[in-house]
Formats: sequence, structure tokens, C-alpha cells
Amino acid sequence: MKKRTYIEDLGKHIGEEVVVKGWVSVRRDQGKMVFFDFRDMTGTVQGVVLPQSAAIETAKETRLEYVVSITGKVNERPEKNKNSKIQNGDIELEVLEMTVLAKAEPLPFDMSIEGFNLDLTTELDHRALTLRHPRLQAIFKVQAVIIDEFREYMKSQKFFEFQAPAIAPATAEGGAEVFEIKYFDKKAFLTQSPQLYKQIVMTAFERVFSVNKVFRAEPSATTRHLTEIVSLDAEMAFIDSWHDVRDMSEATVRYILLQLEKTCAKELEFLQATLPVMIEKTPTLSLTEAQDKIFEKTGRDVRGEKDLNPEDERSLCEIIKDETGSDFVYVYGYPTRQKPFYVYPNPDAPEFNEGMDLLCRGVEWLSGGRRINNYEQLLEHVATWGMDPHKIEMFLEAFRYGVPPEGGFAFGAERMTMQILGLKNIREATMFPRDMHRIDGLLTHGEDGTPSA
RNA sequence: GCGGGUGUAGCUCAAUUGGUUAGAGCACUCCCCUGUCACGGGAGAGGCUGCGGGUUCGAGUCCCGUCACUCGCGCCA
Repeated sequence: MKKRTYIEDLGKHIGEEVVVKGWVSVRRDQGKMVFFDFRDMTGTVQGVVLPQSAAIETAKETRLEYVVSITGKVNERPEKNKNSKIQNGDIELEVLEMTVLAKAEPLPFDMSIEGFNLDLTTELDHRALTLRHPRLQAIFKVQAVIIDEFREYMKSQKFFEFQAPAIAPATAEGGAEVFEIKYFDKKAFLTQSPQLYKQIVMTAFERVFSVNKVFRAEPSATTRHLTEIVSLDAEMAFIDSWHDVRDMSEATVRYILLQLEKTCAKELEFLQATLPVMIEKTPTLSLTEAQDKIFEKTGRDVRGEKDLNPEDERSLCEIIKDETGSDFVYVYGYPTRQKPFYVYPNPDAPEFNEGMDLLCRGVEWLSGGRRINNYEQLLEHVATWGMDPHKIEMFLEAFRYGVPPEGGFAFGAERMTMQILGLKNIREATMFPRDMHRIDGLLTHGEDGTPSA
């Protein structure tokens, strides 16, 4: 049996006989001869079946998404038939033999490159099929690289990767709503963040990171919310100030963008995506300064608000882009009571904290900041926030025994993917999105709209 | 949770101020085509217009209800 050749390598085999295996992406039946576009994990190539080929009968019966094994000869195309706009546009595969390995039913929609134009609902309902489309493959390749390079950079900076648990005993933080699960005859919860665990692990390993699923039961039906997301978390000890955390997160983003430029050029071009611009030093404003700026430039008075709303975030990003060319902006110094109990208050102005967000193109990418490392102060906050110390005893124990000044940050992997690629809905950036209304399929499927199990 | 928008063929969309048998492209079936590359040409099949009620001689179109989807807000590290 001859060894399989990948489609991306066919150009190196001109004049040779090769075995290619893959799917039928496009079929163009000319009557006597048949053209195909064959696809494997490495790309596409045109195949031509001539009338005198032994494969012509099979070719006539072969339909879209059939899986085939082909023995063929790689030919350089005649000059007039070369097509510089497509992969392998200068060669074609002359099919000598073709075996159908698996048949396919007629497709429920147009899968051709240019005809692929589905409602998001349809795209998600048929994820098992739409995943085969080059557009989606490009999106998820970019996402894989983002997550990969986050790991790489963290490791290069001596961060230790750990696995955070997905099951938690109590709602640790307040804030986001949590999913309650049945745990034998008890109750437990899905973690909404590895926050407390990464802080615990940090007290042992100094620099830690995790890539894990977190779950949020927010009743938020928006283009940027999911109930299950991939959180890229980091936490570091021995910082001098929150600026060290800011700088580390900035360097991480810079590295990821650089790697994307290097390894995903084809995908970015295909998706017509432009990487966000990160300048030498990303503009960094306090919430108050940001609000002043929004007031000054737009006339919308949001001064004194406890946070930026989505419109403010968009305005601020536009203003910063105009002024500096940066697509990114850090905002720090939120009202202390507005953020979780563990965020470090500014010693000079305790009503504001040293938490920060990184915004890009109008959407929040990252949250982070300095944390409280002093046990007494932590206990005070636990009391002020009205939390039950017994429920976070494991966390508190770590802080009873000496913890250096520290801080950390977390990215949402799907939001990053969405923003980098300019996608309109976070579900496009998620292979199997979970939201209020969908787990794989929609959660209501009654004939007349009545909810079914 | 609140507000806006939308539900028509497998998919993406048309259908005039309410008016005859609800159309097109793609996909599907059959026929023609040896250089196509989103191939092309011809024929065919495919619809309880989300669902329920109402107004009217007549409803895809107007009204009420309902369900679903979607966008925005709220909420949200």
C-alpha cells in the first residue's frame, strides 16, 4: 500500500503518482469529465477525472462530503488554467483510481466557501458539520494558538501550571451567579473562577497559571456572555505594586499577538482580521480619569459612576485609539466595594482599589490587580463583605502563614478570540457554546413552542 | 428581568396600498456539456407563510394572544 501524501505537500511531487485521502468539498461535473476539490487536514486541491480514467464511473456517483481515497498523478496545470488565488492553483491531481471510503447524505446547507452564509442559530444547530468549513477551522485554529501561546509565555516566565477544580463547596466570592449541582445527597457548585485556588497555589509555587473551564449562571443573553468559558488565569507573588501585574499581563498579550502574526497569517487573512495594535506602552487610566475623558470628548457625564458601562467602554476605546493609536487601554482604581473582597485597596485612598481591567476594541479582555496578602486585612474584608469565613477556610489558612505581596489576572479565551477576529458574537468564537438557551441544541424544542425536556 | 427587531421551501432571502395558483438563488432528482474552479444550460420535485384566535368578500401582509430566535439594556471579575 502506497503511503498517503498530504494535500499541502502535493507541489513537491509534480509528475509523481501519489495517494491522497480526504473529503469532496466541491464537485463540478462537466459531462464527460469531472472536477473535484478534495480536502484534507492540510488544505485543498483540484482533482480532475478524465473520461478515459478507470475512476470515471465512481466519480459520477461521488457527492459532496464523500470520503475518498485517490491514486493520482500530480500535474502542473497548463499556463492558462493556473489560478493564483487558491491553494495548489498551479497544480492538479489527475485521478487514476478512486475508492469511496464513506458516503454522505445531501448537505442541509451550502458549504461552499462563498455560499456559506448561515444564521448563527443554524450554524450552531449543525456544529458537527459547520466545523468542517474553512472559516470555522480558521477561527478555532487561532483560538488554539491563543491558548497555546498563553501557556508558552507563562512557562517562559517561570509560572507553574496547575489544574483548578471545577467543583466547589460554596459560592466563594459572591458576584456572579453560580450553578448548583447535586452532589450525592448534598449540594455543591460549579466554580465560577479558579481565583481562590490559584491564590492558594501561588502561596506555594510563587508564580502559577491555569487554563480551565469556569461556569457562570448569569441570566445574560448578550453577544459576549456564555455560561461555560475558558479562563486563562495567572497569579504572581513578590510584586512591588499592581504595576507589576499590569506589566506581566501586557507582556503576555504582546507575546500572543506576536505569535499569532507569525503562525496564523493565512487564517487572519482568510478571516479578514486585523490584529489589534499594542503600542510600546499601553495607555493606563484610573476610572476617574477615564470618566473625565469620556465626559470631555463625548459630553456624556458618567463621572462618579461606579463602573464603565458597555457604551462607556466603547467610547473610551475609540478615544484612546484616536489619541494614541492603541487598541488597548488599562483602567484601574475601581470603587473598593465594587470589586471582590480580595482586591487590594489603595493605601492612600482606600475607597478605591488596585484592581484593573484591560479593554480592547470596546470589550473587557482581562481583569486583575493586586490582592490583599495581609491576613488581618483579609479577615476585615471578609467581614465587611458579609462572607462566611468558614466557607473559605482553606483559602484563609494559606494566608495565615505568610504570603508575599501578590497579584494576578485572568483572560476570557473566547472574548479574546472574538475581539481579535472581529467576530460579532462570542458564540462564533466557541466550538460548543453553552448559554441560557443552548447546550448543543436549543433547550426548547416543542412542536408548538412548548418546552420539552 | 425590561425594550426593539424578526419568524415564508433543507439553507439564504423576495412577495406593491390586504387581491388570482406565495417566488428566486443554492442544495436535491433527471437530461445536455472535455478545462471547470461558487462551472454552465434545460426540466422537475419541494410550502398548513412558527402556533392559536380575530377583522374582512378576501390575510404571508392588519389586530390580539402565544412560542421561538435575535439585538440592545440590566446583571456580570
